[in-house]
Amino acid sequence: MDDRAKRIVETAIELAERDGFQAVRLRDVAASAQVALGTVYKRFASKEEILIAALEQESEKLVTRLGKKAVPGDTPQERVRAIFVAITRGFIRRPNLAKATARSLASGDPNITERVASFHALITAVVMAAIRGEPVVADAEWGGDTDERERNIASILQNVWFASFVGWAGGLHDANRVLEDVDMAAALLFEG
Amino acid sequence: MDDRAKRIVETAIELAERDGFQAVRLRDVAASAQVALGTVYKRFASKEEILIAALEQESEKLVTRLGKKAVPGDTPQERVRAIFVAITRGFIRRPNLAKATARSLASGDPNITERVASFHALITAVVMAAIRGEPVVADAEWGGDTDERERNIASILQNVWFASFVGWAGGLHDANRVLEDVDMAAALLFEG
DNA sequence: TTCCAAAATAGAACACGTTTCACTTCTCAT
DNA sequence: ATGAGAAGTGAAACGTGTTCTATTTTGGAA
Repeated sequence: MDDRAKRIVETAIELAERDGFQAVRLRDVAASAQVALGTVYKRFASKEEILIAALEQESEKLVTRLGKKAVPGDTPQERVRAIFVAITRGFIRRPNLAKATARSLASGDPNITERVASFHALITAVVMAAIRGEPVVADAEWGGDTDERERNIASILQNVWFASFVGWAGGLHDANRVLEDVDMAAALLFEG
Repeated sequence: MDDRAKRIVETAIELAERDGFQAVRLRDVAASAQVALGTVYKRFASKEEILIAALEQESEKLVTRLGKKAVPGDTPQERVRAIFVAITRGFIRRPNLAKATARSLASGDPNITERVASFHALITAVVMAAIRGEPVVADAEWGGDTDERERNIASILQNVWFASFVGWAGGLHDANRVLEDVDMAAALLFEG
């Protein structure tokens, strides 16, 4: 990502964090990033794409932070809880930004399909690492040595988290509920 | 819902079904429903609200249809599979409409929060009924006699379905994957 | 029947995402 | 150093969701 693109994303993050999705007006982004509107569109296909880039950047930071020390907890269930607490906290620390990115994630914009898939895959990979008690690494290779059942559980938990996160972003419930939902699912999935 | 509102929703459904969310242009909706644009906005706060109304109408029909006969299957898991097959088929029969409503469901528009919550509650209730092998009824009362564990499983399955459905709507994967995800979750949740 | 308040209408106007265009400024191979 | 093409710029313009206004129609109370 070149200089201008970085400025654009940085500015979008600031605006989203301050006042949410609708406050990320591309004319303002361009002005604030000291770039012409056309330049914004030379870098990004749409507003949603800018916010997904922001999400990717924040996710990367989050995963880096998570990788700093081992996921605490003696059982898969405890580690899953710990990792989702960390992920969810990481997002809701800046609620408006989180809601804006949630909106983009769920928008269905075809431009960003692959990146949305990558995000889901990233969360699933992090959860799998937590289940196994392995360190969380950003660029994990998931070869043939993955246990099918663990992968399935991770995928389910990721789906539950995502649905509940989107629910939080839409005002359906508060952030604790997101963790409760994931916890409940983990409890039921790991008891068997 | 008065006459005009019905025509508006009906028109929106037709347009969404034919060409998707972006084809539901409110000027066209108004013209086609033989109503002024201002009248559309007297009835509905936003485009998303119209599509949610469409979703509610379709959901109602779906639940009515589901209630016609008992959910087939001898075990909770089989019945859950059957009910999600029916729900998912019901939606993807008209893919563009389904995607348009999925987009509204996940939009985070504060205007529609309660209705989104109702939709989730409806699906959860239907799933609970299927788990218990009870008839699916539209206006079920969920009093104190509900089993906590069943309710939790239904809620998890609903979340998994929703996340995967939104994924389908966003082009992440095809419709079969939605059923596979739910199946997988049901298998793991019911084995314990 | 007459009258009035509520509802509906036509259409202009506004905001913002997105596209387009004519022009200027880089960049770098020759 | 120079010239061509790539990249950037500023501004206009377009589409569509949303709002606003002035006018007309409607439906029920008197």
